[in-house]
Amino acid sequence: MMNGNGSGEGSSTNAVGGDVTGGMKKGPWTAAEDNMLIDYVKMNGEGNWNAVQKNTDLARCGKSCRLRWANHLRPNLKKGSFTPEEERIILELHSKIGNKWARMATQLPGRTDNEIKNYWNTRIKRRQRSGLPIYPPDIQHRHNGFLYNQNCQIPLARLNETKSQFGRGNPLPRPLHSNQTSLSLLDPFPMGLSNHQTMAMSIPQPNMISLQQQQHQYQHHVRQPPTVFPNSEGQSSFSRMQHLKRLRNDTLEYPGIFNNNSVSTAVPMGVPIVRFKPILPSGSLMHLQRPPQQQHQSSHLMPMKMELPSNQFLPASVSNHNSDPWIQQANNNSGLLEALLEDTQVANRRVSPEYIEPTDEKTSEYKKMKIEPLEINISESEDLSAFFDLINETNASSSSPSQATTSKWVKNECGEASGVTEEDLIDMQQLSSCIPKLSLEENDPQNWNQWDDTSGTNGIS
DNA sequence: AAAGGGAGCAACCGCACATCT
DNA sequence: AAGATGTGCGGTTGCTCCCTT
Repeated sequence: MMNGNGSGEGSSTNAVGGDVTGGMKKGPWTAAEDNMLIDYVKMNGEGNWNAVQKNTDLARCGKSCRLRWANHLRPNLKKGSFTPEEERIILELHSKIGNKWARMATQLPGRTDNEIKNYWNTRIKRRQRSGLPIYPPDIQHRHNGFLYNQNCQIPLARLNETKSQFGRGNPLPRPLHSNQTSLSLLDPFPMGLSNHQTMAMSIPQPNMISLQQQQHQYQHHVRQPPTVFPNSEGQSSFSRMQHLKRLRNDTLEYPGIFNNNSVSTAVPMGVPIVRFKPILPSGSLMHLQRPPQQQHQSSHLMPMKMELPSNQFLPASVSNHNSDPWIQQANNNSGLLEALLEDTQVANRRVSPEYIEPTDEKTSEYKKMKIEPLEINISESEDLSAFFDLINETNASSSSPSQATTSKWVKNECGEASGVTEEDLIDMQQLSSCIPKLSLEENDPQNWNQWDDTSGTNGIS
């Protein structure tokens, strides 16, 4: 594939040697080609890569030139294997932002997205083959419930596609089944959900976390923290606080959302309706709702496909034997729907309680709902650790974290204040009070070293 | 020494987005 | 507004090297 080998019609030899197909050479770059490209960039600067082929004898397409320059010829490129510190950064970043190689590369001077991607892919293969978790325990536990999984990624393009389809108040494909029973996503085994389903909602895939770790989580009833997804747009702390403010203030109406006969104007399947309480009681941040008429139709509250899409699976009892057409539909859904679920998990939705109080058996009372994405956006340059420090302090003291800790989190990377008000801080404190304390042992770098000590191989070869 | 297989790496491909015309 | 062009990104492929048998 890559080399072309001149097997295509019209192969010939170009000015610098090598095989040419369709007028463009493919395959490995020669030193002569590199020199030509370097000279061109020196003269004309980066960019306008398609002009390279026009203005030089280089028979390479613009994309190829850009890639060669960016990955190999550009100055200040760091070659050689990744240092332990770089590896650590990659792990942290991947746990936060997933397969965003280019964004990771911006945090690793001298490293290219391609390098990071190759590193990650080989690492993933190695660890999965060994049956080892991808992330070290401290990262694993810190981000429990919303770690990115190599096999659970959806392309950003699909996310965007989903957003463009459903993100502007367009009619959504199917109604949310709700229930008067409130389910806390923070409860390890919410009422009405099997343990398996619960775990599927909140923890990564088995190929990502070792079975032992999952068992550990089962046995110790680890509570999952509220979803705190990083934002792909890298919003500032100020933006985060704007989101927090909107938890209180905003209204976004979804008319006809629980209309009995309508499947055209509703929240997509699987989207949890979140009842946000101004004063957050510990451990009950989110509540799933299902209309009363659904309660008797299925032993399952709703088609729970809350985990990240792709490679996802439902328990056999759900996926194979459930007669609920919604669930069957869910099992046969397209990748787009899975992407939608991912999207909606990233952007947790809330419903103002005053709009979802079911007053009778009919669903017309749901006709007016307020739904607002509950997003806490953390850019890759803003370390989540500060936020988790805040959580720890809150839990440790059983009271509000200090203003210093809080301010640490809301400051931007330049250390400047982000226009955060006292009101914002209160919001943060309320949020942090809902998140369980992190084990210091799990954050011990020594544990990390131990974790990464793969038997037979020392992590990176 | 030769063959087989895995790891690492470089490069291509397809898609999406932004900008230009 | 629509098409063309340029650029960036993530996924994938296939070659080369090296180790093991």
